[in-house]
Amino acid sequence: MPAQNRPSSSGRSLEHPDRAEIRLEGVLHALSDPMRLQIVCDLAAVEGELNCSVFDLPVSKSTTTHHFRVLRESGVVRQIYRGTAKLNALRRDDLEALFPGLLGAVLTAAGHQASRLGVPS
Amino acid sequence: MPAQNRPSSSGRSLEHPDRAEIRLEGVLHALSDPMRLQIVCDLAAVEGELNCSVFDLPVSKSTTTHHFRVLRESGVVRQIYRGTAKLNALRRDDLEALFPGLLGAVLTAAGHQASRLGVPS
DNA sequence: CAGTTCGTACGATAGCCCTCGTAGTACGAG
DNA sequence: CTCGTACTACGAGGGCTATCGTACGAACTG
Repeated sequence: MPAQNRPSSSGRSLEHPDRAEIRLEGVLHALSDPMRLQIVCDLAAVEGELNCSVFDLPVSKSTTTHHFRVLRESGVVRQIYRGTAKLNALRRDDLEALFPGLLGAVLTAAGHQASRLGVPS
Repeated sequence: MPAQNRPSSSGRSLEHPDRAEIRLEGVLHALSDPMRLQIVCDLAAVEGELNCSVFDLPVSKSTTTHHFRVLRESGVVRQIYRGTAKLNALRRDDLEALFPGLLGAVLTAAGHQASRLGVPS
């Protein structure tokens, strides 16, 4: 639907690292937190952009904001405002260009580990 | 070569996590430190076991010991004593079985980043 | 405008982690 | 046995980080 031009990209803007600024250690550190790893997995599962609030994390709102900031500043996700919500998307292209296969390997590993540690569903 | 039976595995033993105990977050955290990432890269480059002291790290000996312990306790490396020295080897098999492709992707990424950030040699 | 929803900013706390120096243990050589 | 080498253990300091609560701002709905 082309009618969906961004009604409000709003004045608010967020700082993202340039592709060349992304550091491997930063990405690994960002992914080494269980909370953030889960966020990335969820994000990868839907192949699209997700509102911050759809994640059912067992932490407060402030903490959630903090984790999203870490992911954004390390170059793992891209965030844009859309009205009152903030959309999140994996930076697949950039990560694949810089560290080929890394994101896929991590996601696969997380999946394997989840089933290995017993996820009934 | 069968002639190389271990002359002194010595009484000292070190605790290693079982393969099933290795956690992805732990591995990622271990690799997210520049010092440890370099150790792993060096270790991968020689395809064999390396004495702790061959690494020329810009930190004190105590700190080096600390990093090797983190790598061992997270399941990334295996360490054995041999006389006064301690040999280190990557746990390639275990990591590949648990997280296929992960180690390779990280090593490749580290290599790419090193050349991207300008390593003359 | 008033109200609601969504996310941020700030301050505070507690815990972890990297670093170090010093002292100590294990092993091999002389 | 004595010495040197290789690594560890312990304690401490300084910084980062995960967490929270509360107060605030920005945008849509009426």
